[in-house]
This record gives sequence, structure tokens and C-alpha cells, in this order.
Amino acid sequence: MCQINQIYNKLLDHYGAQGWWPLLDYQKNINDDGLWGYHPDDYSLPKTKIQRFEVCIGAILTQNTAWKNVQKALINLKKLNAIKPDTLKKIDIEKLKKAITPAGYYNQKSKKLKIFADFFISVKNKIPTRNDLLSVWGIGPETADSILLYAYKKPEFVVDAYTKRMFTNLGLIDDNYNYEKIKSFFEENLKNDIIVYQEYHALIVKHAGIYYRKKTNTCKDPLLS
DNA sequence: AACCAGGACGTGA
DNA sequence: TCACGTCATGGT
Repeated sequence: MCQINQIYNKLLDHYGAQGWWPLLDYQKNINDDGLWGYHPDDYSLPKTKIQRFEVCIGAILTQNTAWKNVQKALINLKKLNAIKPDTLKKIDIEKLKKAITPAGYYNQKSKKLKIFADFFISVKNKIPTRNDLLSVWGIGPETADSILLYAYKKPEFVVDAYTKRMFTNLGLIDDNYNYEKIKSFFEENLKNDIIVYQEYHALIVKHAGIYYRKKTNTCKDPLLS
């Protein structure tokens, strides 16, 4: 128990709870980015199967994509009533591509969404394992962990590009660490708690999005160093 | 006007 | 395993 816990406390103290997803039923609030802030401190979500599905879809759509663009795609899908496994499964692929265009990679992502809809229906009310998710085309380690952590509330730490960049820059992990090794590093040093996992990942994205963009990567971290 | 964003896949060493 | 090219829109 060392610096990564102190960093977590600093980030949480500085930025507050992030309240990431689901989005669609909670988009009334405005946060300090001008984006929609959703439901900080409400860890009862997702409450319904549809909300859970929305989290999964959002996790796929946000692959290497700014969340702001994903918001538009999700709202488009909602208008088509496509935040539903059955509807998404049946929807015309060209219509789907058009709806998710703002989120980019619409050829790949439309295919990924279709395949995921099938998978989501097939698991019924069971909780998929990490390997179940990784076996689905279009779901890699980060998306699998995001789905487990935010949709199914399982304690899987989510590692993204910012996490690696920020913590190598702070000197806490080695540059040659792969995804699984970074994930283990956090899970072995943090309390096994989905609230901590959920907030920490979101806070890293928040903080690194300001101070650890590729261009400003060499800048000194005003909060943590 | 390049550069990058809440990555994953296919290919070739 | 690991490095590299590819996918695509929209903000800065």
C-alpha cells in the first residue's frame, strides 16, 4: 500500500467522483467541462438490463475515440431504439453505421456491435467471465475489463493508454509492462473494491487527459509531482 | 493543419 | 510474444 493509494486520494479529492456511465437516463446535468455529468456517487447503476447493455455498447464505441463523440452516437442509437439487444441485432447495418458515424471506425464498430448483441443475448442473465468476453471479436482486454467493472460491477481494474503513460512518467511502473502486468500492479496494491476501481480509472482519464496528452507528456505534473 | 482521443485486429517476424 | 499498419470522425 503505497503511492498509488495516495495518488488516488489526491485525484479524488481534487476532481471528485466522476459518475461515468450509463449516460442516457442521466444526461441532464452539466459538469465543468460543458459535457454532461451523470450521476457522481451513485454506485447502484446500472440498474436495468438495458442500462447494462448501454454501458457495454459505450465501452465498444469509445475504443480509441473521444467520449464526446460517443455521446452523439449513443443518442442517435437511442432514437432508433437500438440500445436494446434484439433491436440492435436486427437493425439494418447501413442504418447502424450512419447512427454511429460520429464515433468513428463505423465499419468495424457496426460489426462489433452486431456481434456483441448476439453475445449479450446468448449469455442471458449470467455474468460472462473475462475469457468469455475476450473470445468475442471486437472485445480486447480494456473493453472486457470496462464491461465487467462498469456494467457487471466486478472488480477488474481497467488499464488504458493514459494509465500506462501517466504511471511510467511518474516512475511507478516500467515502460515494458504489458496490459496484464499493469493491471496486476494496480489490483495488488489497491483495496479490492469496485468503487475504487471505477473511480480510479475515470480519475486517471480525467487527470491524464489534461496533463498527459502526448504533446504535453513531458510537462511536469502540477498535482502529483 | 497536423495530431490525438476512455483500442482491437491482422499480419509478419 | 511483440512491433507495426489500419481503421475514421471531430476537437484543438
